[in-house]
Amino acid sequence: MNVRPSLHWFRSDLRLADNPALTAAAATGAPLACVYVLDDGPRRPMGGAARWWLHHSLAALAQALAGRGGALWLLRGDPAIVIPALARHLDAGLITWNRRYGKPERDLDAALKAGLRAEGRAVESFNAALLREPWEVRSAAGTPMKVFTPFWRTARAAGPFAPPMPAPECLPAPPPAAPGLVALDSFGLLPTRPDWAGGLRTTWRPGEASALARLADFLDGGLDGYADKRDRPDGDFTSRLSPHLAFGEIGPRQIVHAADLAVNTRTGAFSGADHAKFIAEVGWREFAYHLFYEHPDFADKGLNARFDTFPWVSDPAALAAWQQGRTGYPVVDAGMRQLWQTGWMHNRVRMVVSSFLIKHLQIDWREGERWFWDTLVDADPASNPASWQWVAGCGADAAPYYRIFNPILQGVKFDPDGDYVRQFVPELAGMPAEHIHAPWEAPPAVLARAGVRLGVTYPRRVVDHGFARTRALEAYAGLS
DNA sequence: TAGCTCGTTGGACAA
DNA sequence: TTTGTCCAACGAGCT
Repeated sequence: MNVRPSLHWFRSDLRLADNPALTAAAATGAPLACVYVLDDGPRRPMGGAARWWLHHSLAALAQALAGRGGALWLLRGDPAIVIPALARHLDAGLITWNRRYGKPERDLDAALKAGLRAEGRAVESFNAALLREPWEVRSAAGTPMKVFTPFWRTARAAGPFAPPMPAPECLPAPPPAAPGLVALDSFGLLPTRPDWAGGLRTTWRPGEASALARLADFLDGGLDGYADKRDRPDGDFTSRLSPHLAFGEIGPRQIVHAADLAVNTRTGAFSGADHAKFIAEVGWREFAYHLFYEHPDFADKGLNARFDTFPWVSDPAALAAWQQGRTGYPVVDAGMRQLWQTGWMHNRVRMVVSSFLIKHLQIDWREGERWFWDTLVDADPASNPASWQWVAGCGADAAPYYRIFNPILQGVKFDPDGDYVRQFVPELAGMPAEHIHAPWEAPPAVLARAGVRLGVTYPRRVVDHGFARTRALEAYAGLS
C-alpha cells in the first residue's frame, strides 16, 4: 500500500514540545516532511534582529529534529505558492500547522486550507501560541474585551489552562527530498557588512533547549521577589523568555504549567503575589493577541480615533538621537543602547523611552514601534503595537495622556545606584550615583572628576523635561 | 437600563 | 523625608 506522507509547516512554533500540529502529523506514522518557508509574501517583513534570531533558531530546530529521526526542509518564496506545490509533489495526505493571528496570515491560511482540501488532502490547524484563542474570551455581553483586568479575570475563570503536551519521542523519517530545498545560509538572515550582531551573540542562545533551560533557571529561585524586583533594570530579575516566546521556541502553556508546579512544590520559596504577577505577564501577551485579532491594523492605526489628529512633530535629528541613545537623559540612552547592542530592553525602560519619544519629543508612536520592530529580538506583531499604543494613550486600556514619565525620577527610583546606566553608557561610568541620572545638575568638580564634559563626551539634553512636559500637556488639551 | 466603579506600571506639589 | 491629594475625565464592564 502506498502511504501518503504528512507535512508539518513550521511558522512561529519552532519547537518540538507542546507542538500539537507537529504531534498530530507525527502520530500518523506516515513519512513526515517538516518545512519552514522564508516568506517573500506581502506580509510585514521581519526586522533585522529577529532575522538574526531566526537563523539560529532554525539551526537549533534542524538539529533537534535530526536527533529524533526527522529533518527540517527549508524553502523560500510565497507560501501561497510554495506550500501547495510541495503538498502536490509529495502527494501529502495530511498538512498541519499551528495558528497565527494576523489578518494576512489568517487569510492566507484559510485560502490554503480550502485549496488543499479541494485536492483531497486533510488539513488541520492547532493552537500552540496562546492559553486561550482570542475569540474565546468574551464579556458578559458577548463582545471582545477592552480592559486588561476583566479580560484576564475572564480568561482564567473559564477553567484551568490546557496542560502542555510532550515532544514526540521519535519522528517518522522524512520522504525523499523535494526539489527547491535550500540551505539555511542562503536565507541571508545574518548581518554581514557591518556585522552588528556581536552583542546579540554574547547575550542570547536561541533555540528550544535554551528556552527550556532559561525557564527552569528562572523558576529555580528567580520568582522569589519577582513582583517587586521585576521593575529593576539594574539586575537579572526578569525571565527574558520574550524572544523564545516570539519564535515559539516555548509556549505559554509550558510556562504557566511550570510556574504552577514550582509554586506548588516549593513551599514558601516565593509568594503567591510573585507567581500571580509572573503569570499576569503571560496574560498581557494574551491580551495583546486578543486586541490584535480584533484590530489587525493596530501597528498603524490607534484604537482610539481621538488621537488621529494629534500634531506629531517631524524631527529627524531628535528621532536619530533617540534611536542612537544620545538624548542626554542617561536612563533613556542606556535603554536605547541596550536595545541596539543586545536586541532587548528591560520592560520598565521600554515604557520610559517610549514615553520620552511620544511625549517629550512629540514624535509619532509609529516611528518608535517601527524602530522596536527592527531592533528587538522579541519583536511581536501583537505585543509591540499594543505596548506602544498603551504608552501613547490611544490604545485599549491606555495610560492617561497626562501620565508623563519623568526620565530622571524613573532612573533614581529603579536604577538607584546607576549601575544600569554605567553598563550601557560607559562615558558616565565615573559619575557618582547621586548625579548620574541628571549630570547637567552635577557640580563642575564632580563632572571633571568623572571625566565628563557635557556636549563633548556625553550629549546635552535634547529637550528640558519641565518644558517638554508642559508642552505635551498643552498639546493634549488641544485635542477635542 | 441606569448608575456605579474602576482602570499595571506616575508626577507635581503641598503639608 | 514621607505621605496624601489632585491631575482630567471616559468608557468598559458589571450589577
